[in-house]
Amino acid sequence: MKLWTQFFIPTLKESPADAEIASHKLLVRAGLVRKLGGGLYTYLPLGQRVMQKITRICREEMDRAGGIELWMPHVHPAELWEQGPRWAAAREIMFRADSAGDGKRAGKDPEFVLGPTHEEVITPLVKAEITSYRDLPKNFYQIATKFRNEIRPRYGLMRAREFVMMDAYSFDTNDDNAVKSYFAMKAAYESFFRRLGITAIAVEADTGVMGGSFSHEFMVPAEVGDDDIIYCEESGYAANREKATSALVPADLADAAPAGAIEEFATPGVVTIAALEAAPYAVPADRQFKTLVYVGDGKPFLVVLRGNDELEGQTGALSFTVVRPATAEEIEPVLGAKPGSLGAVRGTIRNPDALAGVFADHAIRLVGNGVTGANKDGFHLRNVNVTRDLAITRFGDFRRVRPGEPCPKSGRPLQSRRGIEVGHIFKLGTKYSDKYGAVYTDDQKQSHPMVMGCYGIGISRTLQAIIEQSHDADGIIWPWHAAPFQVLICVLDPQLPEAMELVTKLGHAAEQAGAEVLVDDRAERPGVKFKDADLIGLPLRLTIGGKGLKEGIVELKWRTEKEARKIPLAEAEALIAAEIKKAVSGQ
RNA sequence: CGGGGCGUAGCUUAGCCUGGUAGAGCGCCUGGUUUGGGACCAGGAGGUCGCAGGUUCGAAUCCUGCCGCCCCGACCA
Repeated sequence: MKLWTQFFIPTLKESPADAEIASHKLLVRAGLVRKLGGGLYTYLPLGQRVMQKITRICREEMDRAGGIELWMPHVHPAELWEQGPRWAAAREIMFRADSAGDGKRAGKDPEFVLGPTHEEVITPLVKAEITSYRDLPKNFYQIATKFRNEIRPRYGLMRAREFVMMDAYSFDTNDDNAVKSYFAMKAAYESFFRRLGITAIAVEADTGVMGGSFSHEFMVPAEVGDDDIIYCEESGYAANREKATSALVPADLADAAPAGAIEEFATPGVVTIAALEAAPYAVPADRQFKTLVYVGDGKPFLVVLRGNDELEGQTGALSFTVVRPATAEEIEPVLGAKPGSLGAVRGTIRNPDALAGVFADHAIRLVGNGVTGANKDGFHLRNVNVTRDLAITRFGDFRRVRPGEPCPKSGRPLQSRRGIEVGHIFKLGTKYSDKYGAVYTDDQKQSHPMVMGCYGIGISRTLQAIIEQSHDADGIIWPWHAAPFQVLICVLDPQLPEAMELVTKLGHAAEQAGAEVLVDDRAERPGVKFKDADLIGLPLRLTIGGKGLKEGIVELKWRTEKEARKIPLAEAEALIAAEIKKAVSGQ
């Protein structure tokens, strides 16, 4: 039992000016966190208790799924990352920890970095320590602070520079076993979120800079989420928009036959899809080939889309580490024209050998014969045929899927909604084990790279996602197992000895039944206490007041319910215990 | 890093355009009256007006630079 007056719960009547979304406001108003700087937060006692709840459940689920807990340093030698496969991409978000003292010894390159994640630490460890198939599989995890210099921290704990994450790394002898490890973790994640009392759905996701073969994100549906989820209720298909595909292009679509010889025509001043759609050219956007130039790891490449399609995010399907749009200065020497007149027609590209490839979205096959830039300023080509004329290295999914397009599984229209990414699992393959030489010897004395998976849960982000998903106009509504305390005893007259005696009695009964109890013993008016009770949102509230004592009752009220129940003092202990036991066991 | 907005007491803010004693509400302290959904009265403490320079007799207010924060975009758990 904890007395409010001997604890520290600084609640606020007004929302801080820098909080935009409900969960962020409530985090601060309910006294869970305070901001130190952009993306940096102190967890106040109440917030810290929730963190411990989430952490404990996470640990239990990881252990149950065969995870082995360890602890890795947060300060990493930069050299370790330099040897890894993604130094170039990762250093953008890594804090440097160069040297101590006045910084005069600091070099141009960091000596140390703060760990944003730990593949670069765990893989060399496993390489050194595990060499036999007899010691596999293994799945190591830790629950620890991560550091990422997010370009734009946002929404409180939602995207912070310093945050708490559970990160796990699995090592298997072969692909089949790695898939088993992957799905064991997926099940553990589902159990974790279910126990916390929030809805998190697994969606197919892009592997991004992490690399690897496939991946799922766990999304908490919320309007304020950073991600778009594309889903189909009928088939259960769900994917991050970056990864989503649709059945827009029928599997049996025949290649279009050429419509005639390519003709060049003058389009002075026309540098946009829209301008080409307008008179006098009148070429609909979906009859145009759009040619985009990007630079992947220093080498330019082309992406060809329909004129009315958009490139989706980065090009996770391609195996570049760092991708950025090409500048006009880079484009002209390679293609022969400025942006606006570009195309991928064979023979028109000035320096095709400079290109790392020409990647085309499947949907351009729907165009069949269309119009594209001539790689000659002020000119376009018509009757360009996909198969005959375009110099395509390979096809892929590069376009952004739009809601309403047919589901790849059911063919029904896809829907879209926003979500908060609270967890991510990747089947990595051998990207890191190859790089660091993490190999084992099998029973035939053969050496093989270990097949890895990696897994993350944003613990601190989950805290906020719970609030975002579970609150009302008055405050937070904690699910039982995430709550900092489960029971709040509101003593309206703490100066009455008989009131405090009853608090002790009921408090013990509640604790015996498995609840943690907070007692509001402040000398405040009832209104203040009730407002704060709703704000901090503990699941069960017991109200003890002078009036009730005279009547011989206490009040029991669930945060989720509107009305309080009056229960006779004689039955109070037993009834409270019964209610709590129900809640502990999951209603 | 591009675009937009904002920095005044612990919190929410007025004042800035049009330069002239820095104001309110909440919170805090003291006393009193109250006490079942953010009470009232009286008194009180608390402010380098983000920082630095400039213009001016005089700057929270005008100008310049810097810093910080928030929002939108590209990235992430």
